[in-house]
Amino acid sequence: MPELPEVETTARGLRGPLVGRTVVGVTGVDWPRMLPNATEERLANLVCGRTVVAVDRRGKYLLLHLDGDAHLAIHRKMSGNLLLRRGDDAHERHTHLVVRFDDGRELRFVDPRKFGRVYVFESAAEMEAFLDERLGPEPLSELDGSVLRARLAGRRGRIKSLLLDQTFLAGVGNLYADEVLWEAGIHPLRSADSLEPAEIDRLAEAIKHVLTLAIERRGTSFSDYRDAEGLLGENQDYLNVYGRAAGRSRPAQCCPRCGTPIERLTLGQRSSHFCPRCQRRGRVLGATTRPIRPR
DNA sequence: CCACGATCCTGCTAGC
DNA sequence: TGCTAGCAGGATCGTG
Repeated sequence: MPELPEVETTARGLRGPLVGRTVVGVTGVDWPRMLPNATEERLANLVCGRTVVAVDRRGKYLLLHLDGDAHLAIHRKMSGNLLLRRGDDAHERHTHLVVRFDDGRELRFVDPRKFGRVYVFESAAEMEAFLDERLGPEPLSELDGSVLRARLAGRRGRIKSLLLDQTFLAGVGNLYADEVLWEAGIHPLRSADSLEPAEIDRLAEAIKHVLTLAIERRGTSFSDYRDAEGLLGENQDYLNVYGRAAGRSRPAQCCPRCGTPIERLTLGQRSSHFCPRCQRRGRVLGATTRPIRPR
């Protein structure tokens, strides 16, 4: 569920409260698979007594850096939420990890579908190697038109599949890929080698623009996503294509730019939403990137 | 390199 | 009301 804007929002929400706090306990691990490279005991031994020195994000991973070169990388996958609560607050269902801090607060990993994972590292270098193996460049700090053109050179796959490939570009998932392609006027099935340089430039700008706006709106709460305080984001009120195709008992909503009904297709077992007029296959759209407007 | 399917899980909803 | 099929924002692995 959470993509780059949601993880970034969570990181910002946790940074102030957690930096400088010391871990006093780790409990509640009821699902061993969520710790692929550790046990609750090893995790507790590594982090108890250590102080949080930074909260960061890389791709869709939330990073907790502790003193003594201990590090956690948390991936929420589809349904995970990281909630900061007081120790005496009511316990959420589907909580699979609780990290207690010296001010009485707790970081709770709540994840109904149990896809989420917490990775434990005993050095920054070890964590960097793990992340570098899995993640391409950061869209907001390492991407522009020329970087994207270079990365697309020689690639023949569908552009949306590439946007979803975390080793190609970090942080973009199904929802934002659809929104980005709509913004840039590019059909999700277009092959990478069919894109004109001007289209790639527009795509790079759309990626940064869509993600930046979504962060300002504190993420998209399409269904499960909550921030560190358990609050909803606002970006779901500004989606242009995602979730707007005809449903089983709902008519399609219209493209905010041209009024054409939004359509849906299946690509790699994921649904893709697009405007058949603004995002034509095999045709170059005139460059008119307009600001996203609320519905 | 690329496409596709299966897999890991639970909750929700549409439709019968 | 109850049941069931299908679907969900992710990532990995195996096959062709």
